[in-house]
Amino acid sequence: MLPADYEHLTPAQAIAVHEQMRNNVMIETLDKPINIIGGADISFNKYEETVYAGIVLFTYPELKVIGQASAIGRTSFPYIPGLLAFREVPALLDAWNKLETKPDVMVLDGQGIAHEHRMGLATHFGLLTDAPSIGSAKNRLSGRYTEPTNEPFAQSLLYDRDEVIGIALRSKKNCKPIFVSPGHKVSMAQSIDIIKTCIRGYRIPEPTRQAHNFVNQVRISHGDKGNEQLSMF
DNA sequence: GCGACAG
DNA sequence: ATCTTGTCGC
Repeated sequence: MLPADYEHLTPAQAIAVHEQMRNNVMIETLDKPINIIGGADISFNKYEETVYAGIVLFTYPELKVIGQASAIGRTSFPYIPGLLAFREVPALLDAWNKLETKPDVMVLDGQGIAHEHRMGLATHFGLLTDAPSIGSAKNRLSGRYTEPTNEPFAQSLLYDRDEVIGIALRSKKNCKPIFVSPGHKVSMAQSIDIIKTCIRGYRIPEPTRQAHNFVNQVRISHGDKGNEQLSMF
């Protein structure tokens, strides 16, 4: 199954693809030094099928920007909770292939294994690129957790039944927690440590925060007017 | 059957 | 996700 054909899949077929892919997910310690970390995100406006994907590269742990790549794609696959990857991964792969240097680990704007079928966007992307990946989502998709105390870096485990699939992390005081989970080829503990290292005063970790700003800029530069109202005449 | 539901 | 203006809290 090629990502280029994702838009032709029915939701049932997409789920079947996920069930097949989950057998290859590896949640294990990445025993290679991390010198470069990447952040990825997608931008689009709900009235069009155009998707703007972008990846920003940083030195780690200094987090100085050292590169970036973007890609403009189109998708007809709708947003369906649990099947986000089928909408965003194709364009993200295009951006990934334009990167001159590949990062040691990637941070994606979505879930890793904190997913009903352990196949969140970050896990899916990691499998297709064979790159270590981590999911950092702004909202919970699945799993149960207790609210972390209101202190910086307070955290609580995210459970699916009795299995720990991620954590709710208070990245900043007085802000809603973010949901961190390993994507592929990194452990739970490493994922948490890396994301904490990437928190620099904002609720969102630098990789995805800056990738978000980048893709929005790409979208605007491309001429997207967003939610501009149509004139009556 | 009724809610929940990444972006 | 995107859009949008003000408003509440630290």
